[in-house]
Amino acid sequence: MTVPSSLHQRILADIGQKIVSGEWPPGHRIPFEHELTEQYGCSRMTVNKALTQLAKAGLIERRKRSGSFVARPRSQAAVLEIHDIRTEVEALGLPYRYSLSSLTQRLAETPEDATAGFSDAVPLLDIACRHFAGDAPFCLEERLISLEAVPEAAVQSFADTAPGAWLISHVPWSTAEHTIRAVAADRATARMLDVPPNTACLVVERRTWSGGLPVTRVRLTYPGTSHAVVARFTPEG
Amino acid sequence: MTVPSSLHQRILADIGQKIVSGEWPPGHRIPFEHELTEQYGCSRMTVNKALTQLAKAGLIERRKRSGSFVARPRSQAAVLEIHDIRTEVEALGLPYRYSLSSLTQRLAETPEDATAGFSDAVPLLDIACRHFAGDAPFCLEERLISLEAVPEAAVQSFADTAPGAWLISHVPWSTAEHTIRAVAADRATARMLDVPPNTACLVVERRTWSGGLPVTRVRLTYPGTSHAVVARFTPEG
DNA sequence: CTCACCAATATGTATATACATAATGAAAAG
DNA sequence: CTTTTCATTATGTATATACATATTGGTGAG
Repeated sequence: MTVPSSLHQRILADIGQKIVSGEWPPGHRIPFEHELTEQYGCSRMTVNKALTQLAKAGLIERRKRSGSFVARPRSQAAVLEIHDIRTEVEALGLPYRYSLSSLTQRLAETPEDATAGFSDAVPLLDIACRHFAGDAPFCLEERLISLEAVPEAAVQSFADTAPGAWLISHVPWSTAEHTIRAVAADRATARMLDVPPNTACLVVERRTWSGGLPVTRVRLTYPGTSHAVVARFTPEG
Repeated sequence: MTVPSSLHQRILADIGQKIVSGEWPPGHRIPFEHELTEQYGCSRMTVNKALTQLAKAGLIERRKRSGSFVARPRSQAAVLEIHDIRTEVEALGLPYRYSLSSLTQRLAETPEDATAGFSDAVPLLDIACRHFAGDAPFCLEERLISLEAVPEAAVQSFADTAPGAWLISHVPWSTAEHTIRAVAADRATARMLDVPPNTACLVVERRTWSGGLPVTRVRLTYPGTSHAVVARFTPEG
């Protein structure tokens, strides 16, 4: 969190904060430029600079004559193209099925929890579930959700909705860190994914923050060469 | 390549082009704002907008009283944090060694060449080499370089300098696409990496373009769990 | 000769203004 | 009742101007 040194940066940070915190949900109309002009006691060029930047970052969407609106979160896919798993499976023309394996509520305490970014004694949701493409397991998901950051998650059963999909529509924006590596499937993982032990698997670990607070850590294990992560970027953005 | 609809976008594209093409090498001084103002017959605010954007994209560096300069390319690491391999190895406190395995010049013709983005009959440099950490192979590199995009590469021996390091200092900026997957090492790969066959390996494939032209396709194979790719991003950028 | 100070300079930010453009909603014409 | 037209409105781009800020290079006091 850098201290905004200039006015347009402060406006940008203020509005960004409201969006990230969920105070202004997706679809919410941002005040018009002339309203912000009045609110901050500055010229239109200054608020325009802030809003233009927010639009380029994908946080807001601007429409002439209508105003500016909080953008629907496009998941982290926009930057690191990891799609929502349902979308991904359906893009392959296969029927998608989701299945919850376990869900427990506990306090952060293990060294792994600390590595994941959760401070000691933070209440956590510990979830294991699977995503299927047709009859075959497509991906194993092991997820921790901080109930400090997302208290509403405590009352969700996640029996029918995958936690990823639910979070995407409840945490509009965040900082994200991806770690991707290859591992040989251990006995338990192999059984869950229905592949021989020692099969090469792609493990994608994603940690996300919202407003400086860690929100969730998810480990996605994809069997064999069935999956690739693609990231594309251009200087212009 | 989108057609610049506004003046500041055209200025941005013009300068970006000069940098990407290498016409303005790293360290080269961009014309002062007042010079560009004159050249384009516009106000300083307009050129300032273009230069500010170029600076945020990391293409140029701005210094008060001195002017603006073409930035030293920081590799793609800035966005997808894949470091230069030498740096990566040395960060582990291990001695780095590079070794060229094969280098041939040929024309693009195989379906794989086409998949990599190289049109038929484009002259290519086909390179295989290895990066060592201490005595152990750290990573296997298989690279194609388009001699159409980088003709200077034809006279390089790459006996002592890894093609990646050489390219980074000769192609300042580009669009890049990363594909990351897990594979089991085949017999040949296993031998090159000095690991048992079927070891899970992380394969990072990177394709880069410069001014719309494909420049290089590199496949980096890391053995076992020795390596992870980390990508981090924040909305602000 | 050294150091403190100052003027010149290029970028950084902000203002007031102007006209262009796209989309909305309502009034007018068929 | 439908379609066309038009004024309204919010954003998009650009200008001329102003002052702030950081840095370079030189100048003068000690």
